[in-house]
Amino acid sequence: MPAITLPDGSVRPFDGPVTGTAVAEAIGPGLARAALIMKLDGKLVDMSTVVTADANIAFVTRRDEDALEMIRHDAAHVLAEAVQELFPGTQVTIGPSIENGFYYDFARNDPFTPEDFPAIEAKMKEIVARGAKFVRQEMDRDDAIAFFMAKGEKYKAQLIQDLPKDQTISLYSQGDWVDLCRGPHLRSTADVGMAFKLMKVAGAYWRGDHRNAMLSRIYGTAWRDQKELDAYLHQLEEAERRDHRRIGKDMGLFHIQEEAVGSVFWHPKGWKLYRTVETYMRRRLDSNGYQEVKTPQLVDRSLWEKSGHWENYRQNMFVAQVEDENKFLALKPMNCPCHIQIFRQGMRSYRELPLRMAEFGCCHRYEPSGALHGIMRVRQFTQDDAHIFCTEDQIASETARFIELLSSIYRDLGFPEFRIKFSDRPEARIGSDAEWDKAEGALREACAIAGVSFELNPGEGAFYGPKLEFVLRDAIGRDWQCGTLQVDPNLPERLDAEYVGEDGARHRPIMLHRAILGSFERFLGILIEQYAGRFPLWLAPVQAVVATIVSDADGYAEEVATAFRRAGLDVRTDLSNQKINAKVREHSLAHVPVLAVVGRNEAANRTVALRRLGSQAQEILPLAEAVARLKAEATPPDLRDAEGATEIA
RNA sequence: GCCGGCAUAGCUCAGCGGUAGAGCAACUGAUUCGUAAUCAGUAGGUCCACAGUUCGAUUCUGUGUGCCGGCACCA
Repeated sequence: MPAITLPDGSVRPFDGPVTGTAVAEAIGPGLARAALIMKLDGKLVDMSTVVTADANIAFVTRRDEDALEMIRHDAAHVLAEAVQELFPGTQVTIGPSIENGFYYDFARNDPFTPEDFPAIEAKMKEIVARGAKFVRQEMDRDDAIAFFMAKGEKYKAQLIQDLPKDQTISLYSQGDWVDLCRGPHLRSTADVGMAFKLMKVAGAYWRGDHRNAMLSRIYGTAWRDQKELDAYLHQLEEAERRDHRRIGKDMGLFHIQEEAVGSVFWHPKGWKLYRTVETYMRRRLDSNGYQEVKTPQLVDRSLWEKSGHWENYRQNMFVAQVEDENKFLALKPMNCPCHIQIFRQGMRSYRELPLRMAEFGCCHRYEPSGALHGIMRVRQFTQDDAHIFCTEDQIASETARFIELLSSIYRDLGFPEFRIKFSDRPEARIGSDAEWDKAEGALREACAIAGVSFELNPGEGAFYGPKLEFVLRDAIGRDWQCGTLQVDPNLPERLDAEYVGEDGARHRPIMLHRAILGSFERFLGILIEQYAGRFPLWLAPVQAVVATIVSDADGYAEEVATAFRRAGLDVRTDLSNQKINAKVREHSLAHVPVLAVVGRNEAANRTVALRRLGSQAQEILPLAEAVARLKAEATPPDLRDAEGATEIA
């Protein structure tokens, strides 16, 4: 006698076991038509699921967010059926829903190409139009394996083989086509709708392991209706316009060329941006108790042998050989061993701890060719690196302090939101469980003190200690690790760093590796995308252009530019023989934040007409006032008389 | 590194088995104009590199390099 409680609190009794479909029908024909799937005591299940006991049920319709994921999951099934109909002999593997869409991995000798899409999409639409019901069937494990083996689906058989012994094996069929699937599903393929599109093909390793076979993956996007799909496609186009590689070229910020793959040629404007951020960072570090150092680029192999890098990281290192001497030097892939060399000079006391040693350290890493991406992933990059030498007891407070500094800097640079991932102990690790407990506990405590939450990234810590990763998102939704903090008791041990404690004995310090931007290259790439090249005045490489309307104003324009320049602004003049319309357009496209227009009127009255990027309004101000205003606005956030400038004591 | 795609003027791109074209930018001249394109003219290319097929290759084939999208990697 199940009594069904609905979201509005009302209760409906039923005489006996009842399917979700029947419950929906009992409530009303409209709901019965709209209900795609139901939430049974909070868990999504098929509409055909039989309810035998008292339960809470909520029906999910196309309007609900939950419907999206189901539509995408089912679209993956429809894709798989379409592919197998069109390309017999193709084996299916897995096909989940993902952010914005779905994918399906197929095993096939000839990988798919985008040219196959029109046919596959047409077939998918045909399958959706057929509207075959999704039917769930449970099968005995061995039967299921035999079933898929008989169909030549070795990957599916393998999947079942590896499922836990006690797990129910369920299959879903849509017409004649059957797939191994945990479910749940919508009612029929018709519920997928037509608002989907195949996006790209890609190779992907079976089970994400590069030792396995390469499968052919097809990515698609799917939405609740055409309007949503169109909006998404439009958003993608917009995102492409923000691409830092596009903007870097258009604004003349940097370039990369074949002779120096993975290394950036910074042009004057790009370097100006770089220097503005670097100068800002240096001020923040200086006022936060860091000591800046500079260490060598080329370091003898012997140090890398001691640090362990020669053994474990060599395939990523650029090695230089000196002709006259039988020596190998390596370009440093990281700064830590060098910083320990400075720490080791002389005798250190516990009174010096925590000792915060910072370097804008240029590192080289031979990254895999396929990993390179614009200036976001390069082979030569400069980290805003620092190492905090401290005691075990200082880890939590130093980490909390670091998170606060990082948050303040991200906020200043236009990233009020960011994600934190907490990577804890991996399988392969050194150190005792007690030591790991302590280090992980300290990072947790630090997050609590700083008032930030994190997502757990289980087992992803370094072999020597746990870490926090601070993640920012680029224009098209890819996540990039920027900031990081890692607890490391290992390297001080290997490179013999020590200090004299309060007790007069020698102790090993803990080393906290930390970076806020991560690397200038990556961070600037994200910064460019964040602002789409329309930087706030203090960051903009060219801050203002003084443009004339008539050549009679040339002299005054120079005067205005000089006044701006004296106020510390990077200003250009545009005295060219063009209409003001053309000048406005040109400098707007170049993302210059302030356009100061001067014509006969301004010259006569000693005023300027200011026009802001993105606005059509103009403001006529006396020259002195314009200078004062822009100067104030161009002041970096940490130097303004606001609360944001307060430093941690 | 692996799978797929791409490589033509500074940029965005078209094109073809008979050694190349547009728009924008650049340059020259005219125009002095009030807030997102003034007009006219000129110049600009080893069609990524190497090898092969061919009477002839920028075009077809192969190899390499680089880039793009994923995957793997990311101390």
